[in-house]
Amino acid sequence: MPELLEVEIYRRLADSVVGATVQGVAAHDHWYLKGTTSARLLQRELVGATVVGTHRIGKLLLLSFGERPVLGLRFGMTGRLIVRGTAAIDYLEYSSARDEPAWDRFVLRFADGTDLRMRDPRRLGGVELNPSTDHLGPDALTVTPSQLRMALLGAAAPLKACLLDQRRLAGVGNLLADETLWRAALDPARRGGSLTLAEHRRLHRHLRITLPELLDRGGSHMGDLHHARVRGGRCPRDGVELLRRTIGGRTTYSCPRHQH
DNA sequence: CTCGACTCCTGTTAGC
DNA sequence: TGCTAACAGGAGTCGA
Repeated sequence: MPELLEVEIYRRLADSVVGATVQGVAAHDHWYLKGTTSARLLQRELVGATVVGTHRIGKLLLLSFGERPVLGLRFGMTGRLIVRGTAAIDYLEYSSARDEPAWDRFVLRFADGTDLRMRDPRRLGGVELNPSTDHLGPDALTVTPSQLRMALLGAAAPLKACLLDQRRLAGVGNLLADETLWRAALDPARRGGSLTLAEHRRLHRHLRITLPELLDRGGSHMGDLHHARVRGGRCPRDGVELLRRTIGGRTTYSCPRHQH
């Protein structure tokens, strides 16, 4: 489940191809090309182009090529980034432990002999030229208190569903949502718009602490709650059995004792 | 407009 | 042992 932390790790790896010039594009999986993007278009726009920078908005990784179109990479839940045969992340929660070259859905080959590939067993990711970013909310790693307040203002949806909604806040996925709400002692089922000012502050503080901390530890699955996110798991803080529910369409674990 | 339900994808795993 | 069905979740669509 690449969430924004994994994608940020991918972005740092992708930074190592800045300055490289594209010699070839392998995009044989038509399903993986989104919007109006086609293999032919990718060839025409990217071959001969030089990578000048990398960016990340939420879970979307962007490669810029100067005057050429921007290349957007989405990793879905099982997509990994591999540069020069080296994966940014060896282990990916919910993905496969195996490494099958057949799962390479998209490859950029560079003139210097290096390459960048997206390896995605379940094909939930995708590649798109000039992807729209209009619908993305503020990035969760840098969100301000007022931006977070606006993201939840008047929301009737459950708090967790709001955090997962990329239009409200970009980058948070299922594991980060559970971890942050657990740390902030907030019930994921609460209406998003029901938070008090003090609770807004608490949520913001825990977001801004938790994300960099887990980035340091190596990913979304390194949270304090994570090992307890199994059926019958107990709250690492209180020792009581965690609630397992579906909220926002996702499996949700929370502590019935300290999350309100 | 908002929200929830549904759908897509396929490797892994629990259970018979 | 071998099979089936449930499960995982990011993201888009659709209908109430």
